[in-house]
Amino acid sequence: MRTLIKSVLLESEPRQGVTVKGWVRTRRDSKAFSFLELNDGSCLGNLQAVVDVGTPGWEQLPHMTTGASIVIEGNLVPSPAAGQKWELRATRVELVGLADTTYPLQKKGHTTEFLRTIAHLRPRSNLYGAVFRVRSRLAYAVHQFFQERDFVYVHTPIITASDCEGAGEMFRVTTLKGNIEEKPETDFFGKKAYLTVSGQLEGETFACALSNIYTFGPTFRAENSNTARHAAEFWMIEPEMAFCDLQGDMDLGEAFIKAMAKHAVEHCAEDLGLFAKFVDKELLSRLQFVIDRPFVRVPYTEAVEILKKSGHTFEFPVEYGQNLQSEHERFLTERHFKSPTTVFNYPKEIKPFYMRQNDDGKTVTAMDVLVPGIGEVIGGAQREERLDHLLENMRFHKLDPKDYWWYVDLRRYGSVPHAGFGLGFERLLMFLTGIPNIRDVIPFSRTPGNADF
RNA sequence: UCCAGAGUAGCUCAAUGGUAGAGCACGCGGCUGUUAACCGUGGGGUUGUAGGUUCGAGCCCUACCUCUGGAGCCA
Repeated sequence: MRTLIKSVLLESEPRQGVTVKGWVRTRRDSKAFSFLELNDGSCLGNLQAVVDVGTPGWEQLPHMTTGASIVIEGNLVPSPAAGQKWELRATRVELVGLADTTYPLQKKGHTTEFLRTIAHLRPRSNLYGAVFRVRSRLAYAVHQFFQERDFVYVHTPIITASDCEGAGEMFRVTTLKGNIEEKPETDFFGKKAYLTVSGQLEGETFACALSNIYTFGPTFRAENSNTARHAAEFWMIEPEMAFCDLQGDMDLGEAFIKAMAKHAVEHCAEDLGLFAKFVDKELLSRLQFVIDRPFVRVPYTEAVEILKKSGHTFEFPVEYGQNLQSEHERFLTERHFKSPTTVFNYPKEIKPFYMRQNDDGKTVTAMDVLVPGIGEVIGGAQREERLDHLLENMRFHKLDPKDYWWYVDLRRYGSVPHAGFGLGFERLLMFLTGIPNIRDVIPFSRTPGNADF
């Protein structure tokens, strides 16, 4: 029976009759025996096997090159040499699949740019193996976090006919041929349909029934964004809470990010160690800081004052009523507060129609969580639950309430204060791993002009 | 989409406008309880694409393509 290398390496006693299966990372030959290092993706570490001349299957050894898949049976013994605790004394080796000399992965370092061009093989590298193990583990942690707090997981639709959700350009979904603008009523859904840019509006309907809900699924933006932080397809987490205000929303966002950092530190230590060594030297101390210290919270108006009084010259001037530029966000998180920072109560002009208006008449209950190095990782708000205010906001933003009749209905029937946020899973992963490019934390990235694999 | 920078061997990079090179990888030989092994040796190129300038272009000019960094949009 096959044993994963992860559990082999964790053994506390020598063991007879161990079978491992995986891919050769490197082989070093001696006259009387060979060292084979095997990796099966179950963990970062390799298992070193020692294959004596004459071991059954030994004649295939020349073909067991980097990248080849093999099976090794043997006895687990303490390694006499430095570098590893255990090694496997092979009693039988078997070649399963060849990897000829064109195998592109080498034993030495590759750039992430090159590895992106071989996205089908890059999970076999140390870096990407670690990234995708962490991704999997944190996806689990997301569900654990919400389920433990009695949030209900809701599958909001991928295809939507909500015309302008205000979150960006949308991908059109159609079965029409020729001019797809001409007769949308003859299209598959009888109207124009798109890939979702957010499950929030649908999520609100479920929060106004099941109290606390969350979504966790793919989201699509057709923006022509070409940055290290944007992808056309990404995974978003959107909690929504009934009977909750902005304060509770900010509390949840902060607790969530802290919980994810804690989970990563506690369950992905080996992989994080790789990132700390090769990607981001500050990673572990930053994660500890995030776990230990409360986030800074500052109203938008105050943030603007801080930036204006900073004496720092910005490329774009700081002005009340304008969105904070990347350089402004970076100044706040990286130089002024040196901490994750939640900015809240933004001017209503620069925020969407569904955000709740404050009593000052000028601001809405929006909140963005900004983190050093990445910028916005959470965008959220307390929603406008008052029917008259919502309709007024829609007029202000030049939207037709008829297009949102079911959303408006929520304010007609048992309306409640409620709040939620959207969090980009990949941006969270970037923050927790130190990986600086979003294309390197998603298995097969979709960006403008690129949908290979 | 805008502003910079880059594109030379499988990979990472050199090369005053004058015969395209190194390290690693790969092949072969040797050595060794090895650890990104080591020593010797060999093969490997339409210099991103298309034009142009020049006696001569990897190098200069133009256009396009791709990638990287920054910006905008956002998560």
